[in-house]
Amino acid sequence: MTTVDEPARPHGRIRDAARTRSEILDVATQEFARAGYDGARVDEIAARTRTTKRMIYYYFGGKEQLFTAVLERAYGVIREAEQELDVEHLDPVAAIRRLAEVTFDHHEQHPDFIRLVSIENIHGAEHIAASEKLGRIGSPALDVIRRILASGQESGLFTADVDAVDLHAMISSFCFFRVANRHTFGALFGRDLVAPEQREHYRAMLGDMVIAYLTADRAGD
Amino acid sequence: MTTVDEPARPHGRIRDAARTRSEILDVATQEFARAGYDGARVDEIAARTRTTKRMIYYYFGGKEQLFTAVLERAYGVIREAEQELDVEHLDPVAAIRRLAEVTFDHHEQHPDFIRLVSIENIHGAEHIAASEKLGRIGSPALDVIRRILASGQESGLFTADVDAVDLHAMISSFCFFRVANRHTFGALFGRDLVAPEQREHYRAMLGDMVIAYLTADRAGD
DNA sequence: CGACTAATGTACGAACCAGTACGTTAGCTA
DNA sequence: TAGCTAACGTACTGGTTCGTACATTAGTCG
Repeated sequence: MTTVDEPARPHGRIRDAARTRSEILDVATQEFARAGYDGARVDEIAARTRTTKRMIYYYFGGKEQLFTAVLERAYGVIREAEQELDVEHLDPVAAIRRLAEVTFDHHEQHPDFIRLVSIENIHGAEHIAASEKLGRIGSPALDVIRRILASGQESGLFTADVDAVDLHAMISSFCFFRVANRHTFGALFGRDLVAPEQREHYRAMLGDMVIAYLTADRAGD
Repeated sequence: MTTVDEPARPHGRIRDAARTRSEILDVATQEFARAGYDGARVDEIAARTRTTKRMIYYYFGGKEQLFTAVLERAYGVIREAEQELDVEHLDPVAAIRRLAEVTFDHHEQHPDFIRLVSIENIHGAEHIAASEKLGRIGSPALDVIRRILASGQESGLFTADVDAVDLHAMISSFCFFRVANRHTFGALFGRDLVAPEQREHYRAMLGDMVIAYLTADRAGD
């Protein structure tokens, strides 16, 4: 049930602040992602850890701060993934396509993160705003995009004059929508955007779209 | 405060089932969009109508059914707007661009609807699934896309072999993301995707993207 | 090894909130 | 105009849920 299994001691508790804290965060991430901020139950989170509700308040102070901590860790994970991006040895077209694919994969593999972001937007990003760790944090991917874009535009390969933030938004929007709106889209149109057999199709579609946009013939402009 | 102002009668209530029902729906839409399903308060909805909580249960049965009714009406509005689409006299490229722009405008003008969709996705689209009015409802826009696409592909103008549902997803994803993730995106990257002065920029970007994708030179394939 | 503190558990309270029992009245209809 | 019913209001309840007061123990350091 819980995240880690350990040879349960018959009596006497084990003290490990770091692990307790991290276990609370694991379960809280699931619970908030499952039910939204207001739908999430502090008692439920406590029940699914091997500690008690008291510890949530001891370590985090309250539900609100717990949610903020969950967000901070979730954004940390994606930052780490982005820091491992290694695409700048590729030509600009291949590099952008690869970047889009990595973004695509990351969204697919972290639906809980997508849900947390949706939830945080419902609440006007107030937790991000209140967090010292998260304000204007940017993203390592942005720097990568900036450099690829510059190189592609310089060489004349990329005709679109788009900046890195907007291109990031374009790529993210497709990846995000596919995961976040999976349920309503499926219910209304009868198509599961996250069906495994459609995965390659949508992955290629995203790459095609971004490359087509960047390299389009703009004779008319 | 309430949606409609009327010369308040000093004593004695006015009876108008249709208006009471519709007023509840108006306020409920705002409240659910504001705070999410679990964050929304039935008492708060009641307080902001000129009727009482009793009436919400009288007309809708409960919070869950009220939310479903809110969704049904919201989807009805977008369907009506889509039915007024009149783009098939244009050439395929212009028609698709126009369709994208109309979609773009509709998303921008109905942020509450976007929020409701986000919320419904957090809850796995269970209300849509439970609704008789909303299951597999499709969308009038889809038929329009289907026809434009067929015409564009037949004439050889459109090189992408994409179907209407996927193209609809592509267009929607950009429009949706811009509105739905406005807050987190702004907080993290310092750019307001819905700033009025950026509106034309993003509207053009969407059109360029879709047209580039549809008409891309696919020599390599 | 004794004492101190960080870490943990238990039990409870107070507020909140969805839903309802019961009573009332407007307005139509015969 | 009597009476009937759809529409409405008031007041309450039972359960839930965040948060905390208080008690306890593990591990560490002098």
